[in-house]
Amino acid sequence: MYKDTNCGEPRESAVGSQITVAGWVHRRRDHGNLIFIDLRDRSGLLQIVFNPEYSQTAHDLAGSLRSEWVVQITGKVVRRLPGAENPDLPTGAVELSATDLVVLNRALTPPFEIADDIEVDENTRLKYRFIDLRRPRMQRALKLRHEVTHIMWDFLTAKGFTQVETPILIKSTPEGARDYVVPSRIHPGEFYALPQSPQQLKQLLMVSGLERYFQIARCFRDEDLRADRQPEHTQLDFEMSFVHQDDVMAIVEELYSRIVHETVPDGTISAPFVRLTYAESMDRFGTDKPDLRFGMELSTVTEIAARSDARVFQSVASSGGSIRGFIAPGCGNYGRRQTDELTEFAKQSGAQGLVFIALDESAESIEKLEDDHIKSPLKKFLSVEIVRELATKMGAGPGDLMLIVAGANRLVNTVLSNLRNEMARRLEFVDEKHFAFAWIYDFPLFDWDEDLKKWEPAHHVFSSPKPEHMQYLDTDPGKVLANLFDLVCNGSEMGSGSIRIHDRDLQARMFSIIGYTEDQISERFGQLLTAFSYGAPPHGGMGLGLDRLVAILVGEQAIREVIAFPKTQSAVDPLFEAPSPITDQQLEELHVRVVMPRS
RNA sequence: GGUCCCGUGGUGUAGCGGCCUAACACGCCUCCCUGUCAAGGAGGAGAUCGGCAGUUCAAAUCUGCUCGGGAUCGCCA
Repeated sequence: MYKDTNCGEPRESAVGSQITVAGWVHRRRDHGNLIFIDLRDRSGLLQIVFNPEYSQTAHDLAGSLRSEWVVQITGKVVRRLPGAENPDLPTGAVELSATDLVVLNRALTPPFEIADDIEVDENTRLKYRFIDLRRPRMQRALKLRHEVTHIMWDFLTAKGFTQVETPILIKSTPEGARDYVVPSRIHPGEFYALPQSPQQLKQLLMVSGLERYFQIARCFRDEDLRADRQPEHTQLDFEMSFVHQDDVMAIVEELYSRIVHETVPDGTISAPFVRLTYAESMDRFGTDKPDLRFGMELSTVTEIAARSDARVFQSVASSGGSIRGFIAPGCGNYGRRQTDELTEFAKQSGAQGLVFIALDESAESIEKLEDDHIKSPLKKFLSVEIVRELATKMGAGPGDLMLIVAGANRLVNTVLSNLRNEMARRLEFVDEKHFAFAWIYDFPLFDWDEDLKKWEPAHHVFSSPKPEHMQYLDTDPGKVLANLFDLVCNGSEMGSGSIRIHDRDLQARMFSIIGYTEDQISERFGQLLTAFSYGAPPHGGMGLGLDRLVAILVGEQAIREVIAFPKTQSAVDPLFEAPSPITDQQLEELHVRVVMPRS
């Protein structure tokens, strides 16, 4: 070994011992006859002193050290001079008085500083990711990520789960997200696909009698990227046989509680996890992934607003849309600039506009609300009576700001749920150390696709309908709820699960409801249906996003921050410069011809 | 596919028609310095302002296109 001690380890108890450390020169402070080095390794920082009285040669060499050089240093741990301790450093009571210095490798000046508080262009960071990852914050994220998967392995192993690796080269199924595709050399004109999830494979493992399977699985989707979406992401994929929905939830609840407690000791968690039906979540929050760390729940005021003289309200109500809103408490004094910002924000989410009604705090109560107390761009269309009714319905009081959006149901929900999160951010309602986990369940089995004029599976085709809704399967598919549930936390979807269909005929019926022909069914799902004919147990499971979980635990918005080598928004890896063209010879071997798009 | 924001020495920013021969901080280089820890002091090097085209007597600054990064809607079973 090049070292017998890690930089972050020495404490007062080590004073007097001779140690050898190795690491990177974090900073050098050269006082001429006395040189200080902060030496960094994965464990932290240790101050090294080069004093010519102890070693002239080491001191001479130390003068030439530069940032990020890799060095090995031997010396004696000494107590720092009184008053020279550094309380900000865990090793701050001691320092290493160097007797030997070996330069293991020199380094170019890094393109950016190795520090947590830097703000460097992300492309530069990714291009030099190997340096970016030297930052303590990044190391913390990677280590925490490891800790999380370690807990998952431990926990699930103890619960009788078996980890199975499923193939990365599988068959393309054109529904859902776009597949990443790999050409076959051996079979000209044929392609593998990278899995979007090991869904069918794990269901087959249930038929195989494994009963409890899990995998930290890489999943691939060729869709546009976002802060929380990468072309490849990792999920905890698991499946269990002979279970009901509650059994699946219970396992996850125990596991995730443990993960939070062990990785974020000062974090708080809502236990048991909140449970909301999909319908209730949409009604109260306008989204199926509500942030439950704060209130500001939505109200529906279509009927009241439609009785006002405002034409926007009347026309939306008569065309079957909805008028909904929520209260921003204490924001009745918002000025033009603030309301403009919010309007702009709402428009970004697709709203035509945003209606404000501010109630002056001088009003004694809603009952005693006077015309003077009301401020709104729509004021001349709103009678005091209507405003009183609205305020009562929405729960507004003097000094509050009512935010109202009118439009198509879905749009109104999108806008208001985004706006609700934005207001919480502005009003600092968000507790960063609280993890508000919730189960959203009773999702509909199908969504109506207006463009294609057909039913689409709300999550995926393998989820089972609730038994009591089976009767509507053919007559009114939109009415059928599924044994389908999402785990959400702080406004993010953490994963999705369901009790699957294990009956061959029912699964085949599902495929035909969403419009697959017999040929398509046997071509794409033949193996699953066949397997179901050979004794498939009732089963269910989940896919839980690891990247998002770790991001939430470390308080990052973008999952790029918790992925060692992520891609940019255009799906490029700036470090390796992937994707890239391949040689003509490779193309020929793969029987692939490239047709560039006309520009 | 759409919308919005950003692009100036190595890094982060300022400048937003002529005062720019581009400013500041950090970093870098040289020298000085025995107690610093974002060390300090003195001096120095380094950018033609993402690219192209245009408007103008004059462009980092205005316009168009384009490239790159980010956010977001669509999309993501």
